[in-house]
Amino acid sequence: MTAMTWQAVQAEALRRIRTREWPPGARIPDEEDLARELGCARTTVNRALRDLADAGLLDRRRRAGTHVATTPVRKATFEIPIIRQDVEARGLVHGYTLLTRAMAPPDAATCRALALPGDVPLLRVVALHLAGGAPFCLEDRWINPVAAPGVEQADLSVTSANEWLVRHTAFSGGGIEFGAVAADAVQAAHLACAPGAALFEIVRTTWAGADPITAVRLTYAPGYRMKTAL
Amino acid sequence: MTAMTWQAVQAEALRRIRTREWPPGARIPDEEDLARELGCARTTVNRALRDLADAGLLDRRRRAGTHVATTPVRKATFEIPIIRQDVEARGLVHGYTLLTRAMAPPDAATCRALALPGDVPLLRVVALHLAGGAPFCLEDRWINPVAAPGVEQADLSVTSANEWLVRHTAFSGGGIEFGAVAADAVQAAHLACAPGAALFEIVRTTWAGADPITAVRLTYAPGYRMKTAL
DNA sequence: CGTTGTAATATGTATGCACATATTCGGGCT
DNA sequence: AGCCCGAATATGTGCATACATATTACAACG
Repeated sequence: MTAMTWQAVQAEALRRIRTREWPPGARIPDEEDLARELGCARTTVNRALRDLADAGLLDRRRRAGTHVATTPVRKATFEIPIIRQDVEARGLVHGYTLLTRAMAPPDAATCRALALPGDVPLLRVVALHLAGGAPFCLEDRWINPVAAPGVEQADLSVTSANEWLVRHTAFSGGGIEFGAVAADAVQAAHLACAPGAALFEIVRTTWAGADPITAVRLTYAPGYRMKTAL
Repeated sequence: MTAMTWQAVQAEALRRIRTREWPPGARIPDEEDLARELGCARTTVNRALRDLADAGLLDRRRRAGTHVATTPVRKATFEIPIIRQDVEARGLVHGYTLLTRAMAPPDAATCRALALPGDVPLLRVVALHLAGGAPFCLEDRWINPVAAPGVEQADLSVTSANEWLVRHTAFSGGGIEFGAVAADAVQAAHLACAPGAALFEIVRTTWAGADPITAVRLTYAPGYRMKTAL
């Protein structure tokens, strides 16, 4: 009778939530009762419900019990694709062209994003990713050579800057932002679209403790959409 | 010496990954060894490493052991805000205006998204969300009255359509998409921007089993960005 | 020489138990 | 009435153990 896995318990709980047998806001039976009812150990129930609470479907508080969340969808997890994989997953050939590579003082937005004074020169790398020969994504990256020693000597025309950094720097955290921007002249030229076209943009920053490593702005060709299932 | 919680084990593992004591791709000690080394039970190590694997930092395979992922950041979880909460979290007053509410056959994109034939009329609800009096987000929603019985009688000028659906329908899954679009005339008028301006857009669909419930397109005023930490 | 079966191995999961911790409830005191 | 404190309660966590399962390595076999 060990047929009750935590997945089965979770599936049953999910069913009761979705069929509104346990309506939004309601308090559900406590772990011990559920364990008895479903014929398994309390730890198994705990595992099942804990995951549902992590997903935002349940609210659990000690002594107060477990309640069905009133706002069912609160979190979504996105796969942040490596561009090459993203392209290849579409059945297209990935291409990569290094456009710019120079030391320069960062622009104001990058300074803010990386919490750096404007007079420290950073390595700027601009590259274009192609999918099946067509422009796919423009990558505009600033790298802090202090946090990434050796990057000034690296050959980034073969290894992409992303791969080099993954292999050579210690990463401890960062941030990611999504937004929409109008194509400027440079973006329009490289992405083969009209200036002013609406482009999907991802900005990522990564840090090693308190030291900024890199900030990258990915601007996708028109029509790009990022999807996930709920 | 029972001070070793699973959080502590996880923190230690994270430290070793980030300091490259365990470099990308390397195989790490198995659970039993780690448990012995850190002075805790194998189940505690399992709990700690399982969560890291869920987050994409580790690859675990039976018999093959646990390896540090070579692509450190693969997933990001976003809080999908209820618009009212999103606005209020910015310290602004939320406003809501119902603009349109009518039965109509859906457009081609909505038909595709909901896998419906084009001749079934749906309830279309268009509303504008305000933040501190300024346009914030345009909500363009199609509701399948078959999957949401009673919605045709609901007063959606007080209760938002989202709240009504959360309370009255059984949800089983869905999808979400992010993208960028150029403002059309209607969007420009309501969001107080120029036609053609780059707008951030979220499209969400929800289902009850095989039946589509609703598709909603949220178009945000220029400048909106969605952020999360890694 | 490839193929297939089998044993070894690392992770995955269930269980019973004990204790920790947060939160609520209610009683008793002022 | 209001406040404080202890008891009750539900979840959170750790441990030892046992067994399940996927995967690899390797040896036997045709």
